[in-house]
Amino acid sequence: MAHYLDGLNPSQKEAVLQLEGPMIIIAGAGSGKTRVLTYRIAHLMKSGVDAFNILNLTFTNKAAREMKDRIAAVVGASEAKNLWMGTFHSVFARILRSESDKLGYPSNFTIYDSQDSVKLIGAIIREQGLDKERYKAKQVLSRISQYKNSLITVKAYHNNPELKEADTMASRPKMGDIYKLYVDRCFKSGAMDFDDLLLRTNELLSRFPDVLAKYQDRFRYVMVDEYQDTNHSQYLIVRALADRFQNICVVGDDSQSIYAFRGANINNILNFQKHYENVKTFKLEQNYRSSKNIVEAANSLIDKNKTKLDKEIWTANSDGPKVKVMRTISDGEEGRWVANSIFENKMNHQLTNDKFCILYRTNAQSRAMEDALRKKRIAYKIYGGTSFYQRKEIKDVLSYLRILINPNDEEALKRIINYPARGIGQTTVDKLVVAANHFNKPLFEVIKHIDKIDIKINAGTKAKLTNFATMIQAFTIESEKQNAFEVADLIVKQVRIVKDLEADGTPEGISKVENVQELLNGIKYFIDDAKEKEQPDTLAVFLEDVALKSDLDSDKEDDEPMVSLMTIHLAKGLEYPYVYIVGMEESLFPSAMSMNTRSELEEERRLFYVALTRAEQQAYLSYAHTRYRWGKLVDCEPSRFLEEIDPIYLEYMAPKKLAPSRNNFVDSSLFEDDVPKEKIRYRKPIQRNASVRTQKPSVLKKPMGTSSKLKPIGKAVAPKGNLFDANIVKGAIVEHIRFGKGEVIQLEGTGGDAKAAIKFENEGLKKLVLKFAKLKIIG
DNA sequence: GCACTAGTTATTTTT
DNA sequence: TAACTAGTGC
Repeated sequence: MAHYLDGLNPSQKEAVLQLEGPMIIIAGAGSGKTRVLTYRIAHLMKSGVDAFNILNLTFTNKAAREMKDRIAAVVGASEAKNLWMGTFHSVFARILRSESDKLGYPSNFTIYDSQDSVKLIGAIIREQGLDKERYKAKQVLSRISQYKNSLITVKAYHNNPELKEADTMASRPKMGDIYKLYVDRCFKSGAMDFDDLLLRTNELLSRFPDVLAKYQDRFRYVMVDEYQDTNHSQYLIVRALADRFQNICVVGDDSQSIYAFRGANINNILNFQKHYENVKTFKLEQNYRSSKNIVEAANSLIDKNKTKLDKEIWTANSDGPKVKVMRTISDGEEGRWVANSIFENKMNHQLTNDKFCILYRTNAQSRAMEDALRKKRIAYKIYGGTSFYQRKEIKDVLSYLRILINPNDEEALKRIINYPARGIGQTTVDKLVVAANHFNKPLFEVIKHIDKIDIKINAGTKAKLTNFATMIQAFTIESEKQNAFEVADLIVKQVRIVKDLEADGTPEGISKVENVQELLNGIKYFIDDAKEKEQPDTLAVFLEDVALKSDLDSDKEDDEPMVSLMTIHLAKGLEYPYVYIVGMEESLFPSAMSMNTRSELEEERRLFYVALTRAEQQAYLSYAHTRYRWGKLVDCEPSRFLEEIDPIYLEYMAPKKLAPSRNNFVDSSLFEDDVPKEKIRYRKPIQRNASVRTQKPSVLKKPMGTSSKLKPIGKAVAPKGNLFDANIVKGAIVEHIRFGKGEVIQLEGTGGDAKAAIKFENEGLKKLVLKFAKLKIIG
């Protein structure tokens, strides 16, 4: 039998051999963390621990799957099969389904994605007659998410006057009411949102000691990967489960904590030693992934952060080339440069596409890269973005399927009740919702019994509603007889979804049809795959998979090697020989939204650290002088992060600064390649692993004519009466189109980034970016 | 009361 | 740029 311990270095080996008690493995980037985790689990099993007693929580389902395969190679597939592995969300969704009756939920509960949640909150705000400018559904959701992740239930919220006060101060006094209504509506719909999966697990474990005991006994060994990105809710679940046996092993790297915006608490990892007794600490500090220049460049960067655990990442690898920095005129040119560079590297070093990865801060940046790669005929795939399953046409079809599994799923119902159009409009739906709230019944119940309810809906519309309900019930009966694929296929045909999409004849319509087809293929694939693995192949399971699938999770293999494009967030845990980090510009990276506090900026820096440490052989950084953002051309400054890397590890491929000419924009490349030859280009959707993003036709961009060449491009043109830069001073009285009159309290930043804190008479204190705020000076 | 169009507005990262 | 909204016509 293999000596799986042989290939480990001393600190890795120590960590693998430590089987009992609380322990933390601080694992630097590229330090062989996954190896340690897999071998530790294998070692547990070889030492007589039953696979059924091991729970391993990972960050993506893909990571779980891969780890399982690797463990199977050591201990055998049949044993490895019994391990509990997956993301927090998927593992606890599974547990919640089997215990749902205790919480008053049906076992077929729906999982609402963020879009469902936002829509529901928007509806509640509208129903309550609240100002939707003040109560922005997205912001309200993120606030509710914060509550849930901090275990502040509706009850806890109302018992705590401080919370209410804080929301009132933020001029949202009705937060608590919305929170309550939202939770009630989800419950009535038999739906849990992402945060509920964790919150309800906590509720389950704390309210039912016998259930807790059962899972404590079951999961005698608990492991958590990427621990730096856990939130409070997750921390509590782990603590509860591990409380009895104290066999808790967490792995992570505080320098790679990048999910604070979604509630992750870096203190979970920083304070682990305080949270448990007799913690054994292991540090994996040798980087096996990257060449020395990359490791050192990354070290010099992360040194700028104050908050971090003490560790020293080093490598025995060769120096390798320096990190290369490229400056370009525009985002379009940046894309072309990246594509050319990939092409050259491929040729010079005989490499395949899959050795390359392009990383960016925001999904919107992918477009320029895509255009350039396509022109160079380099195959690529995009992870993330608007994922396949969030596309409108896909969500519509999925909503039909969701209704079959859980007829109370209100958000799914609202989506399809008038899609394709069948004459049931918003007014009718509003009335139905009012009735549903009044009788405290799910929406579908109201529709089913529409004839028996005294409601002001005319007979014609009532008939349409009855027809709709009958149709859904007919599908439900079919879904009991046929498999998921057959039912989906039936619905798509009978409801004429494809017909409807084809009808408009536009390229978008055609690609939507293709996407629906792709969804059907996906369901087919799911069934075949499940059969092969002897797993359940029901529609319910498919829908759960889809709801919890991350963008990296994919079952399919690529037909040909492709360049990977993704946000840095998605790249965590991955590695590539050649990595291009694009858009290294102020207010893009670091993001303008994250430059206000030290901790936010530190998180951005960690994000850059993550990006850099993905590279094995060569890292490229690039920035552009101008870039299309929000459909407008704006000027950009190089990112401060470029200056934070010790320059001895960098090599500038072009002079740092442009020649100080006023006519920098007269650069021929701007005018040649950027302008499409045809008026409308329709690009075929590209088949990808995780998501199929259809390409929209792009309309001819107006070449920059003489008039725009004269104006400074990208600088906001000041409307009449708005001399934003010089005349707005501290103390000035200004008027905002929406917020009304206010006084300038403070000014910060210069040029396009200048911001002002303004105290408005009616709206309170707001911070506005001057170039967008359109302020009128009135005093 | 519904459907469609044109205009408006908001844009970080995601399980 | 794209998703949403308000307004208009049926």
